[in-house]
Amino acid sequence: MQTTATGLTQAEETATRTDICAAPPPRHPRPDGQDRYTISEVVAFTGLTAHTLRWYERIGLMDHIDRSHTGQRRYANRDLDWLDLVGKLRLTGMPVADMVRYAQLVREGDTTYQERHELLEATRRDVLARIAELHDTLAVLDRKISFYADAQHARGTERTR
Amino acid sequence: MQTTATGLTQAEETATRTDICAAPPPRHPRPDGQDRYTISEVVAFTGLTAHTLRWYERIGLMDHIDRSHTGQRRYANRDLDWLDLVGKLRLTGMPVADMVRYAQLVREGDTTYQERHELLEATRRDVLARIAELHDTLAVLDRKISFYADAQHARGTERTR
DNA sequence: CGCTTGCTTGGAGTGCACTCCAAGGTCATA
DNA sequence: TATGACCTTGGAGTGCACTCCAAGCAAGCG
Repeated sequence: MQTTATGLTQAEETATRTDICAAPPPRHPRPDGQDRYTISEVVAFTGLTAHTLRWYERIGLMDHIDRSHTGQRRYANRDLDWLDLVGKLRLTGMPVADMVRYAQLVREGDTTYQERHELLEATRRDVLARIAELHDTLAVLDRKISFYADAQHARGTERTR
Repeated sequence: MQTTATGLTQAEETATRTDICAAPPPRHPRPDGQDRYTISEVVAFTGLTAHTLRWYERIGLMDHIDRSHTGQRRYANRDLDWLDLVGKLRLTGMPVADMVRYAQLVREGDTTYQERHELLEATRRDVLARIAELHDTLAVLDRKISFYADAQHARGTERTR
């Protein structure tokens, strides 16, 4: 129980790939109490608002969260792992509805491995495409930036944007 | 007149930096008629809707576009260049309001070079950060994908997301 | 001339992803 | 035990970036 899809903790997952800047320490040090966090602890941990956390639950983007005897939410480490994944997927621009779809597949159990696999592959392709677009954009920015840097004291007469 | 900030055409700009995949041909071959395109030509060229093009003009994201003697819009090549830049900035997640700000700076003339330079530098930093985030996300995706690939026929018992 | 297609406008509507509210119950500390 | 910070709910509201609408003008063609 309580493993991620890869059986690694989030900290381990983060530390593994080190493309471009030497791996930063996991920037979400866990509250690490007794695996039953209040909503405000999760707010501090994730940077999401309490509103958003409740909303995620309502729309089925999260399982129903454990409750204390009086009905208050108590989040577990695996909920934090899930929120971490959701945060990453959000960065890719994936619509919330698609993430809900993925969450449903997870709830449906082992029979949906194939479909989950395909969904992740498609997302991966999207991410690669978006990275390529951003590199393209970066090239344009660099070009304009160097123009403005050059022009700082030698102002040309050309029409410039 | 009619040069971009760098004095290069869009095609030249696109072809210069070749990071990751060998430079594709400029994917927006210009209508290349007489530098006076109708709105529907620009729609075909940019992929934006006519609604959006008019809206961009209304909010000040574009200069007032030239009109025919009957009042219809006639876009020039430099408008297409501008739309190309806007499209790139949009990909970075820059809010429309910020792009409007940049457009205003351009209209205000040479005295705003410094500010434009800073705005572009800040955008550049954002893009780099976003690329780094996406690499991070890619690592997570690859990890999960390989899990699902492995598990395809040998289903483990662990709780999996 | 009539028809179709395309363009014009201001203003209203849409979809997404939150974001907040009111009214009330709970928890920790003095 | 009292006080104040925290948590609960359904439903309504917000901000962004479009997106569409109705009513009407204009151009090209048989």
